[in-house]
Amino acid sequence: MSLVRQIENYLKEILSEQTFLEIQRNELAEVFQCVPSQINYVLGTRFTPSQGYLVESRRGGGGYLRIVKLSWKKTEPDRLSDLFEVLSGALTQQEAEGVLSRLKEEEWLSNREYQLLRALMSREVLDMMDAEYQDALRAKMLQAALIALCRED
Amino acid sequence: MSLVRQIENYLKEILSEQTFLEIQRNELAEVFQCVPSQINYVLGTRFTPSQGYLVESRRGGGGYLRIVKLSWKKTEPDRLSDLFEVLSGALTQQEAEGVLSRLKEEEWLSNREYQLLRALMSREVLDMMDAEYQDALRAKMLQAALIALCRED
DNA sequence: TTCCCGTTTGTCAAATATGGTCAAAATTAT
DNA sequence: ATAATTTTGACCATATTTGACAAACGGGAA
Repeated sequence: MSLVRQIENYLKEILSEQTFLEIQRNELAEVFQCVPSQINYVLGTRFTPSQGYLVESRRGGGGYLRIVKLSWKKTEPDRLSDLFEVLSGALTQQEAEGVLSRLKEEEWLSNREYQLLRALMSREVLDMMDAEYQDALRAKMLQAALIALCRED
Repeated sequence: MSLVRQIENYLKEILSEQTFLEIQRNELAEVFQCVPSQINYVLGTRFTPSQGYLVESRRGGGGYLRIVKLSWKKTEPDRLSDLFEVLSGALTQQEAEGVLSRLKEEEWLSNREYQLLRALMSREVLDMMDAEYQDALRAKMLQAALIALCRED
């Protein structure tokens, strides 16, 4: 398995039990025997706002990375507004998948529903359009999906 | 025996015991001493959705191919090809809804799944495109949806 | 206070590792 | 002989890994 995914899993494992986490970049790079900038790559591709994470950091002595996991649970919608914010714009396929897997994790979606939406928003399906429109459409689709899921009937 | 068939058999042998399989393209090409693109040929001719398989992949470091079995081999072939026939073209919103409610009747879709799909294929969501494209897209979406729902993994 | 320096993280682009596409060439079937 | 299928290879697209260099912070010296 690739390094990104190992590090991603490691961090997400921790975040499944805590709402945030603080760690030093160099220390983490040391654990995984990689260059420090690898860590930034992980954060930049796997812990984005559209995936429901917030990353803060500080340089210099006593520097650190802090990853905050925003709650999108229906029951405790801590930063649900962030989710809607995300959906007001455009989403690449990767970003959309990030949102979806998080929605699944937060139990907005069953596994079947997750696979369903993932397939519909894949590049393969949307490829008939220019990339910019694809991204805008994905956002609209997800909006519509959430609204549909909130129906009580 | 031709190379395609050897590779086909090899993969299907594995899939007779598992619902899906992940492998690296280069690795597989290495095993059969062929060019990597030969693998794509095998996948494209022997592992299509209508043959009961779906293929996903990822490029770059840690890339892979994933072949997933689909569970509609039990579905009557006639019915299936009818469905594909309908979905090969273009569908207006009305036509799409017709197909959807039929699928719901026949219990391919739960009510939630039905509502989801209906919302995603509505004119409201697709309105950013010209009508002709909308209809073509609906057909593609439905096709992808059916495939996704039949995944066995 | 201001400057300097060690410590720590950030950025960005190049190098590397995969898989995808397409069409020509070779082979096999009709 | 012709058509269909298979095999190959050149070129493309995308994801990851790495390293050189830049920027920010904090504490001590001037």
